[in-house]
Amino acid sequence: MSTLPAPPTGSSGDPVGEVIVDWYAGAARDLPWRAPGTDPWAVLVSEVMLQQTPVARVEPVWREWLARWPTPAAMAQASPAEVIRAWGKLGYPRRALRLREAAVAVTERHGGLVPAEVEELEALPGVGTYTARAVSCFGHHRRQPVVDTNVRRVVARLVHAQAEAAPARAADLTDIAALAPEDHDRAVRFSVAVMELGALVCVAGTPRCPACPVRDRCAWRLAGSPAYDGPPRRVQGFAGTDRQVRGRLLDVLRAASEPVPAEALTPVWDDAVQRSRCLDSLLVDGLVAQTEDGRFTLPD
DNA sequence: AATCCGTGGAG
DNA sequence: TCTCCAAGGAT
Repeated sequence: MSTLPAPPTGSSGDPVGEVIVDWYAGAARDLPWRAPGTDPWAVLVSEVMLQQTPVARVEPVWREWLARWPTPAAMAQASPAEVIRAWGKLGYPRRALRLREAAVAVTERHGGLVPAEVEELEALPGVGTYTARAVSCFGHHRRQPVVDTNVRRVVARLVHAQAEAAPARAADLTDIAALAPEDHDRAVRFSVAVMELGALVCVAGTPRCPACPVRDRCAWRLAGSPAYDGPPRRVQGFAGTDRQVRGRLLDVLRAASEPVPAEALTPVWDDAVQRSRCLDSLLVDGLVAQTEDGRFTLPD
C-alpha cells in the first residue's frame, strides 16, 4: 500500500463526498468483514476488535471468533474464560467481556438479532458513539454518519485546515454528514470511504497527499500545510504502568490449565503493592476469579 | 473532562 | 532506542 497511484483529483465541480466514494472503489483494502453479505453480528465483532487495535492483528482472531461463535446466541453461551482466551493478545481484554455481555443482551432483548437503531446499539455494553453508527451503517446499510479517529483527522484537514484532529465532539457528526452524497448507497459507502482515506492516505504521521483524491480541495493544503499548533498532547506511557502489570498477570492465567496459587504470580512483577493492586482490579473487572481455596483463574 | 484500560509494529 | 499510535469506551 506504499505506492498508491496518484488518482485524478476530479473535476472541481464534483462534491468532495462523491470524489471520495469513487476513490474508495479503486483503493479500498479487501478486508474480510467488508465482504458482501457480512451480517451485523460479524460487523459488530470486527468493530469492537478494531477499537484501538490495528487491522492486521484483528483479522485472524476475527475469523476464529466468527467460526466458533457465528451468532450472538452462540457467544451468549460461552464462558468469560473462553472469550478471554480466544481474545488472545488483542489488548484491552475488557472488550472481550463486554462483547460477550452484548451478545447476551442481543439474545435476550432483541431476539438474537443485532439491532439496526443507533439508540439500541448504544445501549449495548462496549458499544459507544462510533461503534453503534458503524454497525448500523456497515452492518445494516443504514445511512449514518460514522466518526472515528481517521474521520476526525480527515475533516480537520480537509474542512478546518488543521494539521491534527481535535478531541471528539458532537459536531463531528454534522461535519461529516454535510459532506455525504445524497444517494443512499453512496452515502453508506462514503462513511467507510472517509475512514479508509484516513487510514491509507490522510494518515497521522506524514500524510500521503500526492495520493489523495481531494488534495486540490484540502483546506489544510490550501493554507500551506501549517504545522500543528494546539496544546501538546500526552502520549500514554506503558512501561511500569498498571496496564503492563495487568497484562502480565492475565498472560499467566490465560496460559494456565488450572487455577494458580498467588506465588505463581509473584515473578511477573517485583513491586508487591502494585502487583496486588492490579490483581484486585482484574477481579473487580471480572477478568479474574478466585477459587474457594484462594487460587486465581479466569472466570467460568 | 481527564484518565485509565494492552499490545506490538513502524519509523 | 524511543516515541508514536492503531476502526474507542467507561468512568
